[in-house]
Amino acid sequence: MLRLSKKSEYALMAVKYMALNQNGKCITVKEIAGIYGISFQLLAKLMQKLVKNNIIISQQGTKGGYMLNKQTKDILLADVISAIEENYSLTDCIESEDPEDSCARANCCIIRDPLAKVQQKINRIFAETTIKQIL
Amino acid sequence: MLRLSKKSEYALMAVKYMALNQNGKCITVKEIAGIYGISFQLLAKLMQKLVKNNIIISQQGTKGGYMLNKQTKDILLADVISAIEENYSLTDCIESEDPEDSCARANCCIIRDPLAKVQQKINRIFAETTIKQIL
DNA sequence: TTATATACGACTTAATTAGTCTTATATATA
DNA sequence: TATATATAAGACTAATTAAGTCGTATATAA
Ligand code: SF4
Ligand code: SF4
Repeated sequence: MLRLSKKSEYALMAVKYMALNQNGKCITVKEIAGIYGISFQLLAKLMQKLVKNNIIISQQGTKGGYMLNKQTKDILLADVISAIEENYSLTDCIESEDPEDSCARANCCIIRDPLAKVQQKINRIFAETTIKQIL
Repeated sequence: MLRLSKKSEYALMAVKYMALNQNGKCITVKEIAGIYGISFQLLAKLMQKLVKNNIIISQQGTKGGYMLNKQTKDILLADVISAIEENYSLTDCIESEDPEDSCARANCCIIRDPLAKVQQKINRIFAETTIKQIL
């Protein structure tokens, strides 16, 4: 269906929200989750993934929360999405080191290479769009 | 996860197979399903969708089967995929006449418009690729 | 020491995708 | 005209993935 997961949407919202509202101070999960009606626990774990991908940094404890770790011009759409989605590819075989391992049809498949090229074009779109551009 | 459905893959395989192997004669579901290890019943229904979208034409009965209804340069990737997927959009709100009807967050969402622009770029990729180009 | 915040694995539920079953209809050909 | 072969199509089931929840641990400012 080519859908982005809700998780990716939430993460994008959070990153954009932080870009617009952090002014040297931390922003909490509670705040973002409250504003957009996102499950607190779910968003919390997405934020943790963003931390692991160096997109944001966390501060635990009272007055804690999150802050962006980069300038908005240096955060790509691809960064945020790939931090959340394990692999966002059109097919099972793409991005797999051994295609035959990921798909039983890999050896007889006539659309594998064409779709891989389409994938590259899509990747380019995500890699050419920065958070700054979508503020 | 941004995956194309297996159904779309099967339909694409079938269209490409027909383009390569039909020489004025019909090609049956059985033949295609057999070669690529696709469920017969499943592929049969995909073919029916392709018929409804005027991509192929069907011939019932003995010696029946399917034939392409257009030249390969006139069949777009977008045609095949949209024939199979009800709507292939990044988010629930895109392609919905009333966004608020499709998503409760539509009024407070800050990523709707940016993602709609990304969608347009992706649509362009699918609309610029023809079956002829992937033979 | 307490209140507030993130960290994170395990688990459950909901939704979607993929595949199957069944019956009907069309048609070439013997 | 009977038969074998092919598509047409709705209802149903199984498998997979996505979305959300629960519980517990850890960090830290005040
Ligand atoms: S090899 Fe072909 S069938 Fe298998 S995942 Fe890749 S594109 Fe799909
Ligand atoms: S309005 Fe926002 S949250 Fe809702 S589907 Fe569209 S992008 Fe996603």
